[in-house]
Amino acid sequence: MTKKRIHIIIIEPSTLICEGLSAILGTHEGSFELNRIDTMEEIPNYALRHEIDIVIINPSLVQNNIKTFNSIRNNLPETKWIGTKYSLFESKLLTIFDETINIYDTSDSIINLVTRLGIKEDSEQNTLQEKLSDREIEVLKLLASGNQNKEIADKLNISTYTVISHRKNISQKTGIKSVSGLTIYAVVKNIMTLENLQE
Amino acid sequence: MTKKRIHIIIIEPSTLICEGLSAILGTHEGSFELNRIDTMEEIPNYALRHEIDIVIINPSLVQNNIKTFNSIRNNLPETKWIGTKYSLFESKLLTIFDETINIYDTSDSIINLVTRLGIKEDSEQNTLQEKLSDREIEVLKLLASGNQNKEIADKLNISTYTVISHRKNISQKTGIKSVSGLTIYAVVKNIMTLENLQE
DNA sequence: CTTCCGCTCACTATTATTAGGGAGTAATAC
DNA sequence: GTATTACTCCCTAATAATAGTGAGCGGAAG
Repeated sequence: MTKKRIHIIIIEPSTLICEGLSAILGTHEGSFELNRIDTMEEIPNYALRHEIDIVIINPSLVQNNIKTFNSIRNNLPETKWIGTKYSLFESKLLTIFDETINIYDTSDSIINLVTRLGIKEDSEQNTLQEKLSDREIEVLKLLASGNQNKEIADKLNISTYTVISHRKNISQKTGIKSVSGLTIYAVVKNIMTLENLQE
Repeated sequence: MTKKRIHIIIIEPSTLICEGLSAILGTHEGSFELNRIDTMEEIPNYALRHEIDIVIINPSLVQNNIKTFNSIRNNLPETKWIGTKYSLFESKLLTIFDETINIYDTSDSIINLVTRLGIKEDSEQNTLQEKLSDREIEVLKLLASGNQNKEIADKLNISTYTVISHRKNISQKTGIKSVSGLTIYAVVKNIMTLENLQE
């Protein structure tokens, strides 16, 4: 069921990005049909009337609503999801999306990506999600907030041995060893808010 | 010397942003004259032939070249500088620019900003510049990228003693002791771009 | 019931970091 | 010329973190 026109939904609060995407994808007038909506929640209704090939969405809209995202996504197994990345961040992180568009991508690579995703049939699962346990997230949060192992131990009422254990597991699961890397990870994953930061 | 057409230079590696800006500012065809160039260094030559009212520039192009930036800027006292901000972060920070365009700004606010800057005459100085020295910034950048003291020392060809000295000074100046705190500081202050992050 | 996993705690050896201290040079500012 | 500042390097003692093991408990899943 390869279609001629690829139907794309853009959910992106940034006018700048929207206009940029429209300008870039608009150069292939015949290939893409673009529509802009404001929230994820509108997708199911929209999907009743139109087949959606691709959703290009700002990750920040998803992060606080992973459950909604997953439920919408599960109901639309054919739809591909592309995250927009403005941040300066690396992202093997945004694995919840099928693909990502980086702000530095060229016009061509964006068009190629969208075309490829829109046409492709088979769905490979990107589920290399390594999820941290509740306790590990607590530890990570405190670590990224500037606490030492002992402080974390005190705040969680566990021994420093346990904190170290958790940190080993965190580093193993994420592949990140340095405190700075873990801090970025925590911020990017919305595990911590910058307000908590104690400097 | 208020001009009818506002002459704007865009220096922005992201095609997406460029297209977005062009699309937004292009709606006021008569008001703006847009030109895109690739590097700051081209500005002086360009300025020989055209009066430049506004430069919209990606801060990442400036960070590693503050000196170049300042020298170019000092030679063009009439020109206003606008930084583009993609990051998720707060920014009382980008004080080296006259203004910033945030990725979430509306079309109207962008147009208003550019119009205001392009017409205004008086130049107020925003010089609440930071206090870290060049070397301290280099150390902080490497630290926030996940390097240990020894690795920083090797990369900067100095002894670990010196790195430790710099770190003492950084912590004293910023009041931040933890690596995570310094990492956030570095990101927020646009001292590091997260592409460099080694996890 | 067994297996897996999250959570807890422990020990040791090694390496890294911090907190004090001091000190010299070169460039810039006054 | 003197004062200041950035940059460099050194030392020691104390503290923190990492790597590599091991192990017990409880709950959930098979």
